[in-house]
Amino acid sequence: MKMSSKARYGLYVAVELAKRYSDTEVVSVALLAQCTGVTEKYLEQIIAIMKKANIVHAIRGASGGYKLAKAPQDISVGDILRVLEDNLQIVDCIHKDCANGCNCVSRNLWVKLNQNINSYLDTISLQQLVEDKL
Amino acid sequence: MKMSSKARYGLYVAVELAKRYSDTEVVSVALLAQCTGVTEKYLEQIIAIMKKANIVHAIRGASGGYKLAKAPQDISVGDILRVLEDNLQIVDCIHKDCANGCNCVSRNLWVKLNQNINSYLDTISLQQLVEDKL
DNA sequence: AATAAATCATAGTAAATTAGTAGGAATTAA
DNA sequence: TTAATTCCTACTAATTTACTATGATTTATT
Repeated sequence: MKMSSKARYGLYVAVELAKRYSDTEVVSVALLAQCTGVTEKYLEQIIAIMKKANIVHAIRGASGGYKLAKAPQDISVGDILRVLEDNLQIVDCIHKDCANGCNCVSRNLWVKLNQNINSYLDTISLQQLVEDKL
Repeated sequence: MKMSSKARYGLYVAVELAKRYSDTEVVSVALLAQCTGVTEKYLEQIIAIMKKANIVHAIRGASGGYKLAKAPQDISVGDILRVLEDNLQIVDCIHKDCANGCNCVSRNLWVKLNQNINSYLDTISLQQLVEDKL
């Protein structure tokens, strides 16, 4: 039940982009790598997922880079972690039917726990996180 | 961010023991394996952890077996999952200090999320789970 | 037009973790 | 004495995670 480093790093990136949020400026992977201590190549892969999910926008070419697709107050931590962490599903059977001997009182527990986690993470915006107002 | 099968199976075992809770009777691994669909040998290892954590008691020898150490209403799901799932810590830095470039606004998030998960799971007793009253 | 700075795409690999399997010793009721 | 059971621990196979590596594509700048 560990958060993957992929999801952690993705959140770090989002935090750095939130700190530098502006309509005009973008931030390069090189800088993000420096801030987060993660290699550029690995961050590229992680950011690609976030881009596909429309959390960040990219500008290609020289002096290109990334920026948040929306304002930090309009992106929740849940939005970010869900795309990087298999929809935050703590067990696979949550969205499958598990006829194969699945203990269904337990399944109900997983469903509720997942709702709990998601709704908590959805209450926290990137803005809040950056301002450390949890 | 998946719950391990170790923790899931352990909870299944606890549920089965709760269903059969009695002062006198014990349940063998053979039966638990049958109910849960997990091999006896693997369950033995999982139950050993639960025994060490004083969640179950064992009676050795012929006609021996396992029973819950306390009544189902006095054991929370959190009690069980914490011993099987590395204290339910979703990131390692929660109880370490992370001088090494750790982004601390994120760390605060993990701490809060962990509290959230733990306090939810602590509100649910095995009894409630068995009665499907979540 | 050339160059350099950047993103984009994808294949491969090493490390770590998880999920078991296996064999047999110790204990105890019948 | 036997059979049923828990206990102990070493090993292994499978999966997942966490990267590394290579190079193509795009675009601002000179």
